Amino acid sequence: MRVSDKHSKITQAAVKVFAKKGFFNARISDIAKEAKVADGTIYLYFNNKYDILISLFEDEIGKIILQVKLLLEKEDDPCKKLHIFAKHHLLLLEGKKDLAEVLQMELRQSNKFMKEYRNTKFIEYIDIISTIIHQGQDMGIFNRDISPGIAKRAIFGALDEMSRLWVLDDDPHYTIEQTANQVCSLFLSGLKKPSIH
Amino acid sequence: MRVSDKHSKITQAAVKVFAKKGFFNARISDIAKEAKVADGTIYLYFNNKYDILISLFEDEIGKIILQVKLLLEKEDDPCKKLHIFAKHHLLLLEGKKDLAEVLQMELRQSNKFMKEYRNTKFIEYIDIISTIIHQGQDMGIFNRDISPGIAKRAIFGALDEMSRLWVLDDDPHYTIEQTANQVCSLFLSGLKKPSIH
DNA sequence: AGCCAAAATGAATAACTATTCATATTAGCT
DNA sequence: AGCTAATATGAATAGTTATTCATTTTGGCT
Repeated sequence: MRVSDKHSKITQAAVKVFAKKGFFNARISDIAKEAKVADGTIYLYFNNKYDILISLFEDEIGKIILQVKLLLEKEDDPCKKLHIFAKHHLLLLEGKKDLAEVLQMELRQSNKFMKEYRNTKFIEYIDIISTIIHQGQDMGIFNRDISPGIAKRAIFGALDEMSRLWVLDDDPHYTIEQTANQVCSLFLSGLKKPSIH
Repeated sequence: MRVSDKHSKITQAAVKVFAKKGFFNARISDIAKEAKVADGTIYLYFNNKYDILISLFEDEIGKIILQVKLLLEKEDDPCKKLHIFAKHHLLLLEGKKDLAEVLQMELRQSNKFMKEYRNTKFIEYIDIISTIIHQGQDMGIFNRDISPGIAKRAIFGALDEMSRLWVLDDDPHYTIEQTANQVCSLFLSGLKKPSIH
């Protein structure tokens, strides 16, 4: 059995267990059982419990960044780019609900108990948004009054909150497609009706 | 000493300790020490550790809801109402950084470990936003294509994420005033420049 | 088959801490 | 001052669980 097989078996198990119980309530033995390895085996691949969470995050968000950047390459229109980003972010939930839940709920508060860990991958992820906004401004399509640094956070926050709806709600009222459309048109055109000249 | 004095002394201490260490890493003895009471005393006022968190939340968000509803009463214009809501939400951080951090980081994941607890106060809070949007739509100012149910989440998410910037960042790049303005104009007018007819 | 290093095991260790409860203190009352 | 109920204390309990490590198993090699 390749080394990476066991590493990823444990990671996958951890995603499941963390999603179900939360990081603090998850026991190493739960993860071990789910991965079908001995408790001690986990410590051959990870330094400690936190390390599982961090390592899991770096791996998975890394994959997501690659995916979404590839999709964005093919498109020029910043509006459409924003659409692609939003839909891709929300679609995570469809195939990988557990992963989405862990990335969202558990990692969010990781800064609290792992002060030294600077989450550079996350920054790389949301910087995709500000890059799109800069582009739109340079092309004269987007309003220059909007700060990309603030807007990236606002847009990410909005998408993230929409995800939470699915993660926590058992009976979602909207489809992912609908939500992506709504959020994008909210951010692109705003609430206000265009004023009539 | 009035009963409520000790109750609120413990609550205030819990806010501090939860903000600093996070719910799971906070020890009852930490809270007791901060509140200058014995460990056992806490159990005269709260059923258990979770109960401290829930009770704290219900009390504090209740106060916030009252405050912001009072402010909104005096205003008719939905755009200005949104401004008021946004600024009020972000201003929480100035005076009560610890509280903001606990409400945001700790309570967020409470659903995970307290399945039975339905967070009705939180729903009441974000429904303030959808009420404003409905009003704007009825008045013909806001676009009817936007679903208030989605927009309320998106707007709350955006504000919440902006809060997180302050909570986690030691050196904020923008003032609260600037941020509230940016977020509101983003949501009201959108990224796109008005098209020229 | 026999050898050996790498990988895996899981019982034991070594804290850690929420909660309890027997005891002590306080405060209101006569 | 003396009494009593309410309030407060904090040491002891009881249970939890991350991590270690002596031992076993595996798999590649000759």
